[in-house]
Amino acid sequence: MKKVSLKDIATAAGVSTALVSYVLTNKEKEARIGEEMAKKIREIARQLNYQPNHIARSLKSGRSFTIGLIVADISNPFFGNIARTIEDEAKKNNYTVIFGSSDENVDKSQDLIHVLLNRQVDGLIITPTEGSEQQLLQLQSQHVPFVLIDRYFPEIAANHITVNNQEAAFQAVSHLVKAGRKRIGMVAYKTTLQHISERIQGYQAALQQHELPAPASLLKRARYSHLKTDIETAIDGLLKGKHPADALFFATNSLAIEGLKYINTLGIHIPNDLAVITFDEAEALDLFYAPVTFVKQPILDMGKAAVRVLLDQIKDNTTAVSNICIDTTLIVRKSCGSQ
Amino acid sequence: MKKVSLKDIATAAGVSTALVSYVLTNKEKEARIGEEMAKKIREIARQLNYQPNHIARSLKSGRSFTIGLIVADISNPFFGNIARTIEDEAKKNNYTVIFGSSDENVDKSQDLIHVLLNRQVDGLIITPTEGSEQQLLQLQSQHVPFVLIDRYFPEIAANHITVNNQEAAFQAVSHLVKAGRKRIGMVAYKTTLQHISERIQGYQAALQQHELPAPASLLKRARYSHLKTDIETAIDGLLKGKHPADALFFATNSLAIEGLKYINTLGIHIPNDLAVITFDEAEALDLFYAPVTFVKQPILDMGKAAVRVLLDQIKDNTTAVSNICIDTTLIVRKSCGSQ
DNA sequence: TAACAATGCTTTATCGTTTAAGCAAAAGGG
DNA sequence: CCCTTTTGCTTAAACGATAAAGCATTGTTA
Repeated sequence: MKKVSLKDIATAAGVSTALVSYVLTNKEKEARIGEEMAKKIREIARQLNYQPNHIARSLKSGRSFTIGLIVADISNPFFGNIARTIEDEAKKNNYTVIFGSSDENVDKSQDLIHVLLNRQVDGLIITPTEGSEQQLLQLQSQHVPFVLIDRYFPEIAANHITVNNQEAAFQAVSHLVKAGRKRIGMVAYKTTLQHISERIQGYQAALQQHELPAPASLLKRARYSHLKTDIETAIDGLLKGKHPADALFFATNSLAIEGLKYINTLGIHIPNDLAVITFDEAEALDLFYAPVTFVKQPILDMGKAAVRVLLDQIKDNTTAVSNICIDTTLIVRKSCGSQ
Repeated sequence: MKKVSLKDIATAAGVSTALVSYVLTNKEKEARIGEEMAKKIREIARQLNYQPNHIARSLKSGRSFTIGLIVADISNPFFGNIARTIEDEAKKNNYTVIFGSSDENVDKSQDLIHVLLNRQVDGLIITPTEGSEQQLLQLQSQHVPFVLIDRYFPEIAANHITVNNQEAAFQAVSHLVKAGRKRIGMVAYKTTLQHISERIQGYQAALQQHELPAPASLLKRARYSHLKTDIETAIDGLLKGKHPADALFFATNSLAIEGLKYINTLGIHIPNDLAVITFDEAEALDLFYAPVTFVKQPILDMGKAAVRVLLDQIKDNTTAVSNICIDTTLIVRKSCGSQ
């Protein structure tokens, strides 16, 4: 059973395809179509269950009404949630989403950009990987609309949606201080990506502000590609020395989860022996025996903002850059002890 | 900067677009292109950084090299993982994936099918919602290739990829029995979907086989749409009566996580007071103080199989149906106590 | 050397839709 | 009653790529 095209309707109605097109795209007024004929065509289209061919439309219009989404890993709930909000928001605007996971890998990222552009996406929403600056500059020179989310590069003037990382980290660490902790360690990713740097800066600023020790040994970094082993080394370094940390600040949920898994095996009790706080939520952190205090990112708002900024840019074909920063919320639970 | 088309290359080389097309799709032999000319065209294409227009190709060929993926909710890691394996596998075959979340809602599912078909996807991979049988029959009558994953409808002869739900449930419950548990409860979704029914059947068969009590009161069902409240009611019913259950079998990870959150608040200790076992893995279940024994689904294999079956059907345009059932693995951890 | 094949390219139609331009016929105006 | 406007439709080109068919040359063979 072949798909029904404008031609089929035109034949059935004994008119030209142009007429049918005008009617079905509601251009009756501009194209001066007779009322009766419009009705007749609509009725035939309904009967034949006509569905417009999106591909043909895209070819003609040069727009695909498709957004390309590049995240680090769609199976990670943080990105899954971002993807979900973007999907919903795109749908409201009659856009669909093609996605790909870069695995924090520059080459995969480049490849994905290629694939998505060849699919003629109208724009991209990207959580950029470390070292992907060139790819973004390339996109700019090709005038491809795109929006960065979660991370960005200060030296690249591109749309981005972020959160107040530094301030949030500052507040999180301050919360630990108020809870009476003295030696506060941090576990971050080994990356130059901006969001992580900002969180580290917030951590350091808080320590300084409260006149707490801030030796380099209290700040540990793990590689994305060797998460488990690096985390274990980091935690050993933080908790097994002469002056073990009495609180830990994790830069992301994946770090916290992996870290807590290991801490569990050490027989260390949260929050008695160690206070814990992290960026991002996760079910695992809810179910933990001492539900973990965390910095809640406004994922819904971020996704909405990303789609809105992108579609605006696609529509207006402007080069004006939107940098949107949304506030986070500190959700206090048991993992930091009293307070 | 406009995109480079075949025409641009043709103009630059002083030849027809047809010639360029033949060369760039490697049809030199069949089309008897001169070696030098082929070289020249390729060189020009490289210099101009030509990227084929996928949309135009799709229009001509009638194939979009795009798969539509409909899951219940992409932000749920189970589906996120499925999406990830499908994405990877599709990519290997030069396919891309458009996705949508149905939220276990029939209308959303119908809407998504519409949207994806209008986008001319070559086929669909679907985790069908309850009551979506008509939609699937409709797809069949339109000869749209599709593959069901995770769930299926016995009365509909369609490709599906599943696991040995009944047997896995049987073994899981038997494991509880071997661990000395006598009153084994189950928490499932309130749905007629096949995968849940099979897990319940496996549970019941195991109780019967081991001559354990199997009153209806030991089997509780929660609505997807009212998960939290229904779970709390269910668990109250199972644990607060005269004969409280000494073990619980959860039909999915979301049920287990929500259930354990509530159990945590009751001061019940796992596994001393209560043994727990569940279908599906989750980080939350790893990090739990008594890591939860679970039935591990072969998500990677399922995703691969789904893509393979779908692409085969798209290629061969056959109506032969593939029903693939893959075995699960029981991963034993602390939540069931001593063996 | 005539007949035919092989070679190297162009022409043209097509996919389904959109839209500017064109063209009758009917309606309106002076 | 002639000229202009309006109305209601059709024609045709275009988006970018593909591929069958066509058409000159050149090369081969009896």
